Amino acid sequence: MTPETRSTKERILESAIKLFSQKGYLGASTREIARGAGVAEVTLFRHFSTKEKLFEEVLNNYSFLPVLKHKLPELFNLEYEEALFEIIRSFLSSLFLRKEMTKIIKAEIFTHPEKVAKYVQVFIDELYNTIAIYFKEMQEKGILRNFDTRLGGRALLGMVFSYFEVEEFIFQKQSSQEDYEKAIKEFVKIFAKGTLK
Amino acid sequence: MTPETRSTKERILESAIKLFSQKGYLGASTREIARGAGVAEVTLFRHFSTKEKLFEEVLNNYSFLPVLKHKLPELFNLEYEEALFEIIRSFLSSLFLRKEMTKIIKAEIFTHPEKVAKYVQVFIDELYNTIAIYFKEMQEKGILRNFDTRLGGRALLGMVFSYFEVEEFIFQKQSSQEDYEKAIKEFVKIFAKGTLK
Amino acid sequence: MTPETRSTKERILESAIKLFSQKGYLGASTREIARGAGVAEVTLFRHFSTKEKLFEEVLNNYSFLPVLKHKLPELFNLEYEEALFEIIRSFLSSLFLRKEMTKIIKAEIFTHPEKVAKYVQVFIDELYNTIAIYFKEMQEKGILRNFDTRLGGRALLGMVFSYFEVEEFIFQKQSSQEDYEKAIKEFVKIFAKGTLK
Amino acid sequence: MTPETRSTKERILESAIKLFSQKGYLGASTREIARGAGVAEVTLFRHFSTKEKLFEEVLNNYSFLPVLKHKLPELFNLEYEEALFEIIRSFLSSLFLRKEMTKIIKAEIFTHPEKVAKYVQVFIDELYNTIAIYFKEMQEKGILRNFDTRLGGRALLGMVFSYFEVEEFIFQKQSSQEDYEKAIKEFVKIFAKGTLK
DNA sequence: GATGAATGAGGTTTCATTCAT
DNA sequence: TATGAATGAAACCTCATTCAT
Repeated sequence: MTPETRSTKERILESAIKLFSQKGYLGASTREIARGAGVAEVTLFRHFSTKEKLFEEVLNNYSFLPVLKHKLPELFNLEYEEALFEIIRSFLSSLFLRKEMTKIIKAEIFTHPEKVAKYVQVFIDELYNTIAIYFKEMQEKGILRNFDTRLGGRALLGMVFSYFEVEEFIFQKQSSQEDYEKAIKEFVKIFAKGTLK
Repeated sequence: MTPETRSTKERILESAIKLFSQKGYLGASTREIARGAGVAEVTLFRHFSTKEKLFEEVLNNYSFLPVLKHKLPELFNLEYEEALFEIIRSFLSSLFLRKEMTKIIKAEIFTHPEKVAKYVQVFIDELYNTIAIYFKEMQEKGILRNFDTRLGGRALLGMVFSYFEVEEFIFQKQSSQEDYEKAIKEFVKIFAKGTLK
Repeated sequence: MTPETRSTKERILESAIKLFSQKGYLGASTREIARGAGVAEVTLFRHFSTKEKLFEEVLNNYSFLPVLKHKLPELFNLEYEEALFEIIRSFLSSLFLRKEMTKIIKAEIFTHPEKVAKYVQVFIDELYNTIAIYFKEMQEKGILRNFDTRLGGRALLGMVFSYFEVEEFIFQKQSSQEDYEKAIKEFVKIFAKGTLK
Repeated sequence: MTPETRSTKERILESAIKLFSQKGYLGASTREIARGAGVAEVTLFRHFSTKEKLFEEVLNNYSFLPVLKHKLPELFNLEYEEALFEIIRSFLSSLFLRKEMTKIIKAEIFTHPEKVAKYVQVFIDELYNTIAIYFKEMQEKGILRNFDTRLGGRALLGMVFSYFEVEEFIFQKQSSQEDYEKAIKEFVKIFAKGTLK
């Protein structure tokens, strides 16, 4: 192994994601990214023929996807409110893990819609559908009242995501675990009461 | 109005907001902005000594603020669900009117936190507080159950804002009036049932 | 008037033609060209949006064209051999005047065929036709024997141009006026004897 | 022959001559040349320490030289016009065979005079002298009139070379065999009539 | 108040070449 | 012999900004 355990390509990708999230696609220069990875600027271009291509690979290499899907079965073993907690917790932890990617997506979705939007659409769609499936089964079991399950999912995640956005990106106030717990508890109560039979 | 009714400064500001929202702060060059306003590049610098200053003036000139506050009194004349509809409608129409500014804020909040974040914080805070006041009174009237009113407000607006974001910016699917109506109806039902006594 | 009599644009064009002819299109950097014109590199790009565009303007600004055409009438007043001398002299002096352009054309015709070839084609074609007209009339007057007049023109100019090429570009031996005179005399004799009745 | 019969070095040389003739010395990158030869870029540098050295070897490996010299004796067995045809044909076929080298020489003679010019000088000189010898003997036999034999050679080849240049490089019009035959016939007629006693 | 002309600094990308294997 | 990985230097070009009018 070389003295650096990660491969050059990986180091560049990491430096890129870090700088893109801090300064945006245009603000992060290839020179900086290369320096951040400890390589010469040319080396970056040997690995990613273009800054655009580097950007695409950043998007592709940090998949959001399969967060919730495989947790679906175990949700049915939980009480409704517990299941909602579990959904939110898994969603939030995914957001925190990929906070930098979230920044990139939010910032670049207007300037690179073809790339960014398409990339997020898949994730979002899958997420909504997964939750919708859970709600539908809960309706069929007679536990939940009748409502559009996909919109229900969007409502639940919307509350959470908006809270996350505002706390982290707008107020930027390193919110405590407790703040989050309190908010989630309130959201779950409202949503549960609002959807149970 | 004829195109030349607006002052040069206004034309530059309009061109700036348009281009900033399309290409981001860095992506929109002063040359383009000037061309968009039909003036020479230098003229832009006569009016705004710096690109940064232009950006600040863009932020300052398009205030989000007083959307909901002065509607507060009339909310109490409405039935609860109707009041929720009214809140959402006024919030949404404000978003649509300032869609371009919303883009700018979302895209630049990471690269210009001092300017953008502070600017939004005031608006958001005011908004949450206004709604909280409404909920608190409704609780005191014994109509609503006990819950953290500010978090309640954040839940309600979160659902709506998230829906708006996803429809307009991620799926970009010129959603119909009906789509929105349907979603709002579902959100209101969930939220109302979840917060009524 | 500014201290420099020639305009900035002209100075850049002159510097460009000089360096293109010395180092070729790729070998002459925009930095050098700008320095040669005494301006900053950016200034070059304000005047010629692109290096390619600069190259095109170099081609367009140094027209070869109307060398022989307007001399046509007076050729008929001369004796045949004298007319041939006149044709060659005017052709050669045009070549010497535009020696640098000739270099550029010869060097770049393979790498920029669309631009360079088309540019020369017009000139060459016009030239051949002009001479052909002279020969045709001389045939009709019964002075010259029957031959393909256009090919005749190409033969005459071919001898001269080849001589010029080899002397100036291959042997590079600052050939004396006398060398040229001697060669031309020989060429004229051969061609005249070869085409007279 | 199978593609791999040629040695690596030969493959690189062939790729080089092809790309130099298409894009010029500067325009053809070592990367492309290596790719064209099916080897890694470094391998090219193993064989030719420098791009310059590669260029020199390209020049040295494709000698123009002994085209006409050994045909000299048989020229005397032919009638004059036939001999002229033969000279031209052998010259032209040599040009066509080495069309790519001709391009390289024409394009690079200004930027690499030391290398290219010297290389061509030898060939040209030899060529002129060979023809001069033929003419001289023909004069001594009393068949040709008195004229500078070397200039005569230059006249003859000049017509042909110029025709070749214009057809192939300027008009680029895949000229038919007949076009060439017709032109040559005309040239020979003019030249023969112009030099016979 | 408005501008045409000019610019230093810095952007991304390509070049020929070297190193280590 | 052949190569994958890395590089300093330099290419073209764009940026926000200033100067003189």
